[in-house]
Amino acid sequence: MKKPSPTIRDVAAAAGVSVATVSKYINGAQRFSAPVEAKLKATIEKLGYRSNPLARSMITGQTRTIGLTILDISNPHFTSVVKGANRVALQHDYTLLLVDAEENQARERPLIEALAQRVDGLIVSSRMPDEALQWMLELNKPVVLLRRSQQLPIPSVGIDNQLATYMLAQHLLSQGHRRIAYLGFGQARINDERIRGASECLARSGLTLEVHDAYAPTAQAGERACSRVMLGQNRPEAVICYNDLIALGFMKEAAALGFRLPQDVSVTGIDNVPYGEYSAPSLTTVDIQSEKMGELAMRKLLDLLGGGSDSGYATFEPRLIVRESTARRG
Amino acid sequence: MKKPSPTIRDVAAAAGVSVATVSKYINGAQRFSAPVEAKLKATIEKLGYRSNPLARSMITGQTRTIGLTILDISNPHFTSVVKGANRVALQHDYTLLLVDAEENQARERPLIEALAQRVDGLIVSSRMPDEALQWMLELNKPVVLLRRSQQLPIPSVGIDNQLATYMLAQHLLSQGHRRIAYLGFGQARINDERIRGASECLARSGLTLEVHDAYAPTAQAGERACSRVMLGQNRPEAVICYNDLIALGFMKEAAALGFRLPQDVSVTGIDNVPYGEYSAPSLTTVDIQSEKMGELAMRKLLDLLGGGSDSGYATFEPRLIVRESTARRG
DNA sequence: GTGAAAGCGCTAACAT
DNA sequence: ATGTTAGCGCTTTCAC
Repeated sequence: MKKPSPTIRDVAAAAGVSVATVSKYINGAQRFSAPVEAKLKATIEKLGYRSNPLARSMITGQTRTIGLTILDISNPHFTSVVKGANRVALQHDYTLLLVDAEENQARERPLIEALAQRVDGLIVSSRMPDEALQWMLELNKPVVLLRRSQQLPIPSVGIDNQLATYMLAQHLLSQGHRRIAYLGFGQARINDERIRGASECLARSGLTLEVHDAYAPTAQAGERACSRVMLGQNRPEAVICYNDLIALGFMKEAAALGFRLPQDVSVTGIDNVPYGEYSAPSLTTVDIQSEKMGELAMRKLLDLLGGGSDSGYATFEPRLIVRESTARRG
Repeated sequence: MKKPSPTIRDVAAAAGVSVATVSKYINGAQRFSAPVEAKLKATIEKLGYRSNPLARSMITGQTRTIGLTILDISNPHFTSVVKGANRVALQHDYTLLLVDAEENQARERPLIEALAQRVDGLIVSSRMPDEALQWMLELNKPVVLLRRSQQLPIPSVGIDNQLATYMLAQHLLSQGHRRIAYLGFGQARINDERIRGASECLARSGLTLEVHDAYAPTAQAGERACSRVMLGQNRPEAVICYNDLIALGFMKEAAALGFRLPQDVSVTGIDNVPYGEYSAPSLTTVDIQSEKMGELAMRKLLDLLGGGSDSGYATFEPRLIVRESTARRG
């Protein structure tokens, strides 16, 4: 059943050359005399020899694998990140070692530490505070963070969160809305930035942002939070949600509660997930180029691996996508 | 910068024992005298020693890694599969080596062959015909297929596709529809089964299924196909789509073309992706338990790795989910 | 309970 | 252009 695979030594013996020659041949390290090359090619073919990547890695210290840890693959934002990262990795003959931490903070660190030993570099999305990320520097492996790291010298990619919500607030103000609420996700590191952006924009018009929390970055959480926001005191005319999933859930529940969308309440998300286009009403959101983020993160990492130097924090420009979930007041 | 990690020899030397003892200690292979155990624990801690998984793998022949190749991570069905597989893998201390082949058939085989060398086993989703899957048997690694394999002795998990579309057709018939179309994806291996299920159901009422093709399993493809289906001759009263994404796109475009949904046309998908709940109208579909599929595939594979024997083809029961995209005729 | 020694399959000097 | 040799970091007999 389990016939042992031929080793480089088997090939060498069968072809009547040394193992070094075989090694050089499969690595295309040099040119060979015609007879040797032909013989080698034939024997490798005949034996069905495939070089053992583990043994090679042990010597070269390269695994041609990149570790990618994300918070939740079900979130279309992360799905896109993975997609982008995978594409670039494949182009450069790297493979992804994926870990979905399932929003479980406790697991993250051990998981990443174990992962670090099996890869050439890591792309990490984490909810841990910057201070708790110190240990990543001791991984001895290049890391690219999927969010801005303020204090740590770790290259990272992200978007300008403050600008994103500023844009949304501006858009809603221009539609005549005054009572604007934010339905956030306090656990996210970037939640504060998003609050700040919207708050600042409203402040310029002498208005205040009413802040709520959804406790999870999911559609279910958005549904659950809806009645609390819409049927509490001081009902908002417009709601900026932490992300598209929360917004989608919020809209569904709002409709179920009898509100007309967007007449009774305007709703926005952030991320521009593909399904915002197909919701009822279609979702006004901010595109953050998730897939490009994945691509860039991978490119930065490969650059680091190739001896490039830390390229710092890269940021994508957020772009407002206006659809049907926001409308003029009244 | 790049201080070399301590090896097992460093630990042995520092602790004044042999490498064999250290090896046994980290593998918890036996009991030790108190002083040795204490010394070892202290030294490992002090040196920050971590066993090198590559070196270990080379000897044991186990990588504790499972290769997972899918057709497109952007498709929520596959996202869920990955989610489920990842969860079970993590529970058993395995990690996923993920490859998104991006619906590119040509890449698949070399990608999988390369992957096979770096993992203990594989879970594969492929569009290649069964006959072209022969080589997988020569991988010398256990494989679980994410669809039924009729001819090959490869364990697999999937759903009863014929039943799924039979159910949908039955549902539409019971609503009084007579002109029913199928908007499929001919490249998929399972497309024929789905056609057969619906056809058979209609045949019992003396009706014929009109078959169209969307040429891709995506929402965009669904949009593109819509006018062809709806504005050609013999306009259907109901459309069964190959999957939810196509259905979502189809519905959006149908609305854009001026059709009222579901009054003018009933639409169904298959997969029960999370976003079918948030579309307008919400999508009638068939739940195929994508996440459970991923979990089961992984469980089967781990079972195989643990010496279990080929458990054949496992199938999930499809379940009809009726929402608002289908309604009585008229 | 602990250690010495023989590799796992391969690459990387360094010969020739 | 090809061969010899010395390991990479670890596990695994098999002694003691």
